[in-house]
Amino acid sequence: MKKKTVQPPPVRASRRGTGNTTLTDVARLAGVSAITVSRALKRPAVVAPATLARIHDAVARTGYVPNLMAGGLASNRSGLIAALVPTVAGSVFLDTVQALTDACDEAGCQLILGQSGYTGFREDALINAIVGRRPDGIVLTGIMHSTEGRRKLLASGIPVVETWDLTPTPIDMLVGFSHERVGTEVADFLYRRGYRHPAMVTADDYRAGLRRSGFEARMRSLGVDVVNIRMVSAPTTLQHGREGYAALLAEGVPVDVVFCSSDVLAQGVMTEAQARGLRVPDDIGVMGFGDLAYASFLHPALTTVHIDGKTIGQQAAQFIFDRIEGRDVAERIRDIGFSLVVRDSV
Amino acid sequence: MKKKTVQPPPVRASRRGTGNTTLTDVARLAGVSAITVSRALKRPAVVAPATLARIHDAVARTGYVPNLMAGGLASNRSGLIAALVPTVAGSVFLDTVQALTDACDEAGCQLILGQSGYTGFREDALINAIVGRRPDGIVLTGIMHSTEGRRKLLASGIPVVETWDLTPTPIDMLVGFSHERVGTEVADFLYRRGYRHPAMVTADDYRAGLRRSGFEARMRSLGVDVVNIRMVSAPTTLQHGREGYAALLAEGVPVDVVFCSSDVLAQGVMTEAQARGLRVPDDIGVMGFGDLAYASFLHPALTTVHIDGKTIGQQAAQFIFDRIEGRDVAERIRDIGFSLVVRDSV
DNA sequence: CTACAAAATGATAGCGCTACCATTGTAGCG
DNA sequence: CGCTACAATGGTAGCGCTATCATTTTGTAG
Repeated sequence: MKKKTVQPPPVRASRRGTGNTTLTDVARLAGVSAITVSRALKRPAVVAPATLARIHDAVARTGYVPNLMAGGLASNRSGLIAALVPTVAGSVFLDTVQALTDACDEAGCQLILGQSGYTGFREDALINAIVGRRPDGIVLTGIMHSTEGRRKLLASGIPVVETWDLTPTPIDMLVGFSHERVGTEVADFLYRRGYRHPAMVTADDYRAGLRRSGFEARMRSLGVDVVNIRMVSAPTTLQHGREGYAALLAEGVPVDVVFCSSDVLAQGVMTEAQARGLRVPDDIGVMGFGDLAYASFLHPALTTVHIDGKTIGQQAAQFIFDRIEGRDVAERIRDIGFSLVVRDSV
Repeated sequence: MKKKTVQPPPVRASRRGTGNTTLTDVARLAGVSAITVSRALKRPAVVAPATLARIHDAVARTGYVPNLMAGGLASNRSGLIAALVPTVAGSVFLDTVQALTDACDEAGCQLILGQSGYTGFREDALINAIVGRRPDGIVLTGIMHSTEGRRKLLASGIPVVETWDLTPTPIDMLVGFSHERVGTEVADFLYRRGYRHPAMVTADDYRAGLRRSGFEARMRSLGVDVVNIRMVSAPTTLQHGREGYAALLAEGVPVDVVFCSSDVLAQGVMTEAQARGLRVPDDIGVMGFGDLAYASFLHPALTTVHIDGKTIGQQAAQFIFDRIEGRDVAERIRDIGFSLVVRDSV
């Protein structure tokens, strides 16, 4: 006797349904109309308890799973939130992504994630692909977008939240902080700590560039005319950090502190220092940016800049949900600031 | 005069379209039928060049972006591949996810990513949410699924690829390797290296458990009766590694090597050793699992187990594309094995 | 010039669900 | 008893695209 297993339905051969169970099948079994089944699953409060019970039973017996493409088409609500981040690999954006994921879980929608990398080209391709899905909201990282991408976003009518940067003229809504100000305050801090020969190991992306500009300008205003810069390509890695610091050392000019554009780079700088028998912070101070989860567990514990990525994600989600549900978004721009976290590495 | 900007269309107020440009609008402008526009965008080879040009012009002028919900409903092809991984945060699964993303880019579809965590509960919730999207394929991590989840996957008729483990009885297709065998071969290797007092800092998830079983069993067969085990909760962190090694040291029993269930844990063990003035590998050997991108750049460079996550992702994608396109999948189970990478930490 | 085949294009029903309006039943009030 | 308001349920057109079959147009051989 044949083993009793659930057989997958056949691939559709003609325009006559896909073989999957539909609302209509469930309705027939429960003895109600299809729209009542839809209400039972989406807005159970408007369905009589006895009817609800019969419908849930029919759903269980048939194994029915709603087709969200059909529902999305009919309601013009896809139940998707799209987020573009440069990368998820060991990055500062993880808390933001996690907060967006949690907010979607709570709201009963789903996050679709795209990695835009650090060139504008891939962001445009992703914007095109994503707009096709008609997400209920789009979360972007940064404020630098192509003219074409910006136009397509505006034309789509989809709520957009830019994050992780600041501008008075966002596409729609924005939650972030000033990268120049980060650089400025780190310069102040390191100067006050007595460092007079600063260097940077920094990525070549736009936002890292803003932090570098802020850092260099403030250092100049404090009388430190030269900041040695080692540029590495984004996304940053521990290897980049090691190589960056090795290159600084090879130059032979005095360096008493290295400000890195990410914690990962800072970790690499510290590893290279350790490999060369140099002590942090005795021989060289190291500062990072991002306050990744492991920053406080490095040895020495890393001094860095903390960004509340979680709040960025939560606020971005709130902006979108408010817009979707027709509520006024009073403040469309929110500056969440940042804080310096002083540990042992400077 | 009002600034010339693209105005977002109004939120739909009645069942009369959403205000967005549709195929029909483009068709009217190009002087062809809607189905010809659809062909121009999806299968341009069957449209005359002059007609193609008119259609592309109309698309550009209207800013039309196809509605993939409608297309997916009509064709029963969503253009989505769903992947469930326990976590993306600094994990061994990144190469697999990246390979899936690249394969989707090349094939013109999109990856929808879910983080299932390390409890079965969340995987079931994700399976339910994902099946609603009718993805063209589903990639799972591991082989341990609930009865309910397994049944829902089978009933959906969607191609499923299990990854990162091995079983002769997969749901559908599988690409992975044996975690017990990893443990066994690491035990052999460390024993040959002369280590007689092994310990483990290992996560409490299922696959890490398989590696531990294999490791302990082989050590016993080699006459090493005791393997000190420190369990930490998944997902693993540098902090867990530091704490795990600190706990081993606090026990006061002799340990000459620590096998960690992940590179992150190994990094934590090395950091704790460094903080206590212990030299790796002189005073304590450390081995990891996963061969993360930074493993070779740690100091000392980490000895670990390499898993070809990229090939897992590529093969999983190939399985799905073959199935979608109606090609026979001859070998539905592929064991990609693993390799030991001997560096400086043991 | 004609016939035939291939290429190009068109018509339409339907994919599965839902917004919107309609209907029915019942409780409560005057 | 009659009327009204509200809860529960139903009918249906339509969301935007495409599979499938049909028709038209074009190119070429005889």
